[in-house]
Amino acid sequence: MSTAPIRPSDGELAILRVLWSQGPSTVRDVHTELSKDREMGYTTVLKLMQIMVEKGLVARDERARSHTYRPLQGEAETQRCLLKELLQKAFAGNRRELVLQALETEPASAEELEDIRKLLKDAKGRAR
Amino acid sequence: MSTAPIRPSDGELAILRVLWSQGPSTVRDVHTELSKDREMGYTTVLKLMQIMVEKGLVARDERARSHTYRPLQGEAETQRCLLKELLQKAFAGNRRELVLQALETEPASAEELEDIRKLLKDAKGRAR
DNA sequence: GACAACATACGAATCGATTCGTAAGTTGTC
DNA sequence: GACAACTTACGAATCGATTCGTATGTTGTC
Repeated sequence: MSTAPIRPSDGELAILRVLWSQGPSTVRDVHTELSKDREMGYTTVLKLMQIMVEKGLVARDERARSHTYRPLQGEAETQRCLLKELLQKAFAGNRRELVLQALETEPASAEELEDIRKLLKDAKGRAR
Repeated sequence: MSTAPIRPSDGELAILRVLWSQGPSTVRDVHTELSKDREMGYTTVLKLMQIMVEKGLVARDERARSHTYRPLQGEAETQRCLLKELLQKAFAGNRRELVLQALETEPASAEELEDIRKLLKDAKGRAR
């Protein structure tokens, strides 16, 4: 919480997603998981994860021969960071427009909208 | 409308933003506008816009000595494209979560939320 | 016509992200 | 111990995006 969230690249984000959902994992774990989606060399994932350590995106536990990695940034925190970036770059800071387009990416189901409406109600309660 | 929207890079997006808001512009127009935010060489902008022509992101009118460029993709269309990409890459397709985080990037004002609530109401009307 | 100002064209350097091959060390099994 | 399987380390190629220098052509003014 002391430092601003680091913006992960696309490849790094894919790895973080695995760590967030599976918990601390080895390179092999992550590689196995990512390989379901896309052909990828083992050392490619290894290298990327090593770089992520340098960047401070993940921490490495080297006690076992197979090092285990854990994310240092939370999922929500990272999502907000990326969203904020997109908000500035593509929406000129207009959040209202962003939400509108988010709802229109595809015709949302009624349930989904109802869900979101509830969220909004809560958010409103918190707003100044 | 015939082809899927092309995902512009960050630099290209900055240029598109100018074209969307200012209408068809010359390289000088765009360069002048972008220079307000960030120091940037004239030929850098020129090169980028030439590449954008090749990619089909913009069209060039060469009748005048100073060519004028116009965007070939709409703003909303491009925003949806980028949002959809982020939705997949960072939110695993969970649009509800995306909207939630969008509202939490900063404490939204009550007016802003009320605004969005209205949008949502409309969206709900259109949903199947 | 000479010159300054300005336009496009284009090759090339740079940069970050990504990818992978290869080397070298460790572990478990026979 | 020999070997197969596995691990990390690391240099290097590649790729797309970005940046800019330089060449070359056009325009307007004196």
